[in-house]
Amino acid sequence: MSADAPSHFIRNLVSRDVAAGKHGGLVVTRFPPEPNGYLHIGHAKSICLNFGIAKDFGGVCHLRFDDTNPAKEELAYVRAIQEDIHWLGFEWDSLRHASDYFEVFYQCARKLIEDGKAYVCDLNAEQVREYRGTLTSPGRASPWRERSSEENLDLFTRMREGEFDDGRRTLRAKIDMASPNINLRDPAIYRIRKISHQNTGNAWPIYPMYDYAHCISDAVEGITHSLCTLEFEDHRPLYDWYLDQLNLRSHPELSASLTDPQVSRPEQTEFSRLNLDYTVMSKRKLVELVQKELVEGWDDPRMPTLSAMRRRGFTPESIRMLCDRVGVTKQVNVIDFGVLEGCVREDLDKRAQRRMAVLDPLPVTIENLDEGYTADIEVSNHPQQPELGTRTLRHGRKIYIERTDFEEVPPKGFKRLIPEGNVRLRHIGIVHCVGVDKDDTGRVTGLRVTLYKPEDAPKVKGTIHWVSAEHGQRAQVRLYDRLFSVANPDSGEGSYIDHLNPNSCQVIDAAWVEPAAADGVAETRFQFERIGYFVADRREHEPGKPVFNRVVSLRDSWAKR
RNA sequence: UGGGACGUCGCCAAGUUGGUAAGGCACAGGGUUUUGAUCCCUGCAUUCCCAGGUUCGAGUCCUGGCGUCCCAGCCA
Repeated sequence: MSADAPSHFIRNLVSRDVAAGKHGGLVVTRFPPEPNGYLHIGHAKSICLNFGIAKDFGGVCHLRFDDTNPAKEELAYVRAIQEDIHWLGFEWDSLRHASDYFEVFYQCARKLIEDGKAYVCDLNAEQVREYRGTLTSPGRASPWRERSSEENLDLFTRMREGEFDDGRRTLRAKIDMASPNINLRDPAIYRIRKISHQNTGNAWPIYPMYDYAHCISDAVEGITHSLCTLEFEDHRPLYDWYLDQLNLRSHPELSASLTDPQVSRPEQTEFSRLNLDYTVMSKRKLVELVQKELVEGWDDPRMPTLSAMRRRGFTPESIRMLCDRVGVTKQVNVIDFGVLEGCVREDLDKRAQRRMAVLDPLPVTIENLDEGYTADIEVSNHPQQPELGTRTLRHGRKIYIERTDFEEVPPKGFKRLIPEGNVRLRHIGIVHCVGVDKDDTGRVTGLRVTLYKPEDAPKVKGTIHWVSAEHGQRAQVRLYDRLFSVANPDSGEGSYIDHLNPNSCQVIDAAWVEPAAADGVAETRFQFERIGYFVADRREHEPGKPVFNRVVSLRDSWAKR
């Protein structure tokens, strides 16, 4: 186990199992996404947990697509999911699909029927609902519950042959219609769906249900620790019931269709999912945001999906740091958005090279420099990390500074430029403001300053950034903010959509950046000094047409006042 | 008394067989600083959902309450 791996109840449990020689001392986990949407930050927690546990105990972790419902699943999603996992920094030991085991599921179902543990039910969906009872009252037995094994086998075979229409019949487990756990009231095992499957085409007119397929998939892959989220706690008795009835290890014929099954008796353990405030995490809602075009797609930088966070400029390290930081427990939790922001700031502060950019340019003329004057300044790319090298900063008589760095009537404590005041221009030196130019409306249109000789320069409190008017490049900069304007968009009255933050994306078309920023390749991250961390947009940034996304602002104890 | 789970600082979260409340984030002060950034110090739960009980001693054990979340798809 790696030394810095945070300890938590699942790690402790696995550790005890290994020490006790359970599962032959093996650790095999899996990350089992359904390919019906993009992965989000919540999945990252599960990915870090499953791959992390395997790695730390010398085990393996599979990526398994839980593709048992072709009505909702698409190949495009399976590709995106693989890309996101790789980007996050993980590699699966083998790639699986639940659909690889369709024949095993089928053989297992026949055994259940032969053993009198499953039956074909002719009730329709609505009738099943009526027979199921309620949370506080028991259900009633289906009229088809006592069919003979022979009849069930015949009917199930014909279901598999495609003889019946969609929804006409189901195969159900025969457990207990009076169970206080609704999952045990004769749950469906197979339903009829004549839909083409992205992996198996039209080979199957029937598809297995999650509870049934998942535990068998785990067992047949040799999974030792099946980790999932809290909402499956109630399903664990069913998970165990199927595996106990089937006893796959004593019945190798059931998995004979597989070349090298490593049959285990897995155990499910549940943990709480990751929730972040100011966003939504349910796949249904994320799909809705995309389909209703409330965002610009799955990778819109405001989305909590991994591909969006990548585009926004988050690093894989920062996301893994968040997962470490929030821990693994069974407590329902909502993490402050600020924790995520803190993680990227910490990571990017360490590694992002510094550049200068001006978002709202105010022209400044340095009057005691000649027309055509040019200076080259060699500056460090990172104040604390000289190994990140240097670059040359060029400027002449005219530069741009940030409009907010000048105030005619400064508030108390203002450390930047004021009329007749002094300020340091980062890397250039100290200047004195000698003139303020305005238009008819009184708006400041430019400043005139003079540069002190280093030996004559007075002490100043403030340093401001700038970009050379002659050498800088125009850039588009997008300032992103949280997608929703309330901490919990799901609570309270109305739809979560009513709480979308109208100011979640501000596009600045006429920002200025120094050449050494504009020239970076897409996905290069910089700190624009005194502003924040930015990334060259993965899709739209190109040399000569720079486009930057703000990952996160710098902490600003001045703005906070 | 439908079933399942969870309740330790504003948000997370450690708390081994009962021995006298880790840490992170946030926040508040102070220092360094050619980024009002970073970094560095300091402070931040006499108290563990509540009430009883056992004990020399309880967040940890017992009893009884209270609160929150999940479950009635032929979704996962």
